[in-house]
Amino acid sequence: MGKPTIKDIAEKMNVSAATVSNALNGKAGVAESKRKKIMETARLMGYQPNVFAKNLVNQKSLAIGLIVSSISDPFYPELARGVQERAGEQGYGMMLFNTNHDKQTERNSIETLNARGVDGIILSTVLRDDPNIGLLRDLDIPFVLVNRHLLDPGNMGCIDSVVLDNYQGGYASAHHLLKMGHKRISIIAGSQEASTASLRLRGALDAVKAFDLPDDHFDMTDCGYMTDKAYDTAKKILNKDTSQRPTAFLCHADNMALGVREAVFEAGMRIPEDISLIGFDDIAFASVSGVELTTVAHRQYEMGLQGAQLLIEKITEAGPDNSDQGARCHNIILEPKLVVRKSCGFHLTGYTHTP
Amino acid sequence: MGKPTIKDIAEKMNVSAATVSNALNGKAGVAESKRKKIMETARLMGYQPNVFAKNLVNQKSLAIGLIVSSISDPFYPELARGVQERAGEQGYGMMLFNTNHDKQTERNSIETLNARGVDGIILSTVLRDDPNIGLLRDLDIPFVLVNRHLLDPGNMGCIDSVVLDNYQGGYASAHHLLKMGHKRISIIAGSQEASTASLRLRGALDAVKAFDLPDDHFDMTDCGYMTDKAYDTAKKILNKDTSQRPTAFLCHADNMALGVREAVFEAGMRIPEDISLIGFDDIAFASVSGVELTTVAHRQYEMGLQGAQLLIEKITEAGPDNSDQGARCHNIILEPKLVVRKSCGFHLTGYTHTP
DNA sequence: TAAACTAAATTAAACGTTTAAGTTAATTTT
DNA sequence: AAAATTAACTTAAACGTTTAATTTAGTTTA
Repeated sequence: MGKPTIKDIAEKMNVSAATVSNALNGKAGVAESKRKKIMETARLMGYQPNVFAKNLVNQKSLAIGLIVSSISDPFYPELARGVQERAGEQGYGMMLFNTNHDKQTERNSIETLNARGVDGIILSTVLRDDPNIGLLRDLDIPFVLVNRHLLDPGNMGCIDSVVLDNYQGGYASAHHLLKMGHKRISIIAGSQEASTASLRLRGALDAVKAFDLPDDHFDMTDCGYMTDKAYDTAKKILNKDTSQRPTAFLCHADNMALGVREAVFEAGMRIPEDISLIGFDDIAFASVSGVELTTVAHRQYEMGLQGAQLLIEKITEAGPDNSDQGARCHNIILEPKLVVRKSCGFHLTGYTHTP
Repeated sequence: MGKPTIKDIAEKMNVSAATVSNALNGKAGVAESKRKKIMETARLMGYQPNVFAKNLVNQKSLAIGLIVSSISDPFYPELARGVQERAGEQGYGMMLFNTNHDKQTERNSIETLNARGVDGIILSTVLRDDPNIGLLRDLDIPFVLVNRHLLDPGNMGCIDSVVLDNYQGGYASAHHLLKMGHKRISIIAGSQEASTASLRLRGALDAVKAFDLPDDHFDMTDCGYMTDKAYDTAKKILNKDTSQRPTAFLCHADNMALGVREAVFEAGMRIPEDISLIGFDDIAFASVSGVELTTVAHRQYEMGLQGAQLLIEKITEAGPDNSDQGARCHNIILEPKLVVRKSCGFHLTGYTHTP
């Protein structure tokens, strides 16, 4: 004999299934005394509502999907924690998918999540002009973008998002280096296909412009957010002769900064005495002794919370048929914060330049 | 007009819904020519099977749950990646829950996952004698333990698990220190309520025994896998006068080792010249220059893969009513590997002692 | 006191599948 | 050529809820 159903309770209590359902869900139309008795027998029988049946009639799963490019990247677990927590508070489960930075995997993840009937999707999209956003649109499923978004929403209309002000972050970090008097800067860039790195670069370039450095005094390499690529690139750059060598590396992610750091040490140089280093993200390890990475902090956890919040509001607003979507549209922009530690050399030199 | 259903296809094709279902699922009893036509119109109409209905009749969700104590802990994302990947390969989704090391939250997570109708649960349990395992049993839901398991399954019968050989890991790391000639060792232990730390300690103590150190030459503090607690503890220990001070810290997790590391530096000492340091887990940051933590490596990703594999096998074996569970029982034990880097000082001293 | 209203319950359809059992007609067997 | 078999398809029930529509009986209103 399987798990007790609403029918079993109904039978035992000599009432109809509908009454049991109404009683259990606190709906009107059942006498208070009877409701109590029904709830009590339900408890005694160990009744657990069958979620599959509920889902079928409501056409809702009370689950959302989170798609990130790499959960192994120290950036995302905090985000995932935020999403899960807020989702859990509101009675939603979180299904996690990993794209490994792959566009096709991202597409599959979206399709799988949709086929699984999640009520909405939180996506940290791979590309800054992601055709998968179009897919989400066509599927008519509520979604919000976190961390990364579209550079140019264009004909997409308004797309909900929670992102960092990457431009400001990029600007602030570059400005910090320039103000310290650096004249030659190498930018170890994240994937320029991502809005994040793209905007960080713009910010940095605008800062450079304000200090009117000659064009050949800075360069940038797209290292795709990969530690290894950053390491290799730095290695190559450091092989240049002294006159052409940068005095600072500006990285679009802490993990890339760590790659650069290894390359610098292997070249027999010191940080920050010989080379200044700045990262981005402020992952946990940026602060450990000897690393002490100057970086741009943002609250990934917060981003997760807000992303989940936004999505769930969107789900609730949109009717059962998702008809009412996009009535309102939110773009939440979180403020970055430059965290000055030792790797940039500020404690040695201070600001030498006033533009 | 909503999404097309099997009925819509049936109507359009002038066949019954059953035939459409059979055609779409490759079941026998439908002419090959008709099947092709049905599939084609299904495609044209943009038919997507309704997962809620499927779940209801199959009483399966094709989803599993993963419960970890803290996804922010760099240990778990790799594990989660493994689980998600293997689950995905086999058509399962993964729902992630975070317990924040809390027993009650763990219980809630189990209950929520069960209420959500997941087909099975992978749990990295909080306690070494976790009453929540009893709950899983009572709920009659397939599950496997990863990373942490029960020290004494006792009347639980056989419980599937994928764990590291923590005893060996603990033994090897302590043995390494002892063989280098260390006479005073402080063990910065993980939560002794967890099987992992508990066994790591046993291993270490047995190694100590083999070297017959006096009892007051080593001590251990349960720091509950918390970085802060490890930092505080080390700080306190380093305040002792030189004759009583340990010459090495043996930590049950890399993140705790990093806490200890800060304390050592703040006490004005060097690693490894003044103090040797060993961690556990080999998280990504253990290898960066200047940290170079000697530690015990294991493959968390592999653990995730195997855990998912085991669980899915269990799910598939157990009938639709989970009746056939526990027919076979697997306990997979992964081998640890001591990774010798600089923090233990081996490169300076080598082995000085032969017991 | 008949009419109107209300509260408490029931009935039955619906959600979109799967599947066991049944039907029909064509084909094979003896 | 009657009986048995088979292939192709249909019917209808089932999965466990929710909910709109309906019934019943008791209470209020005029």
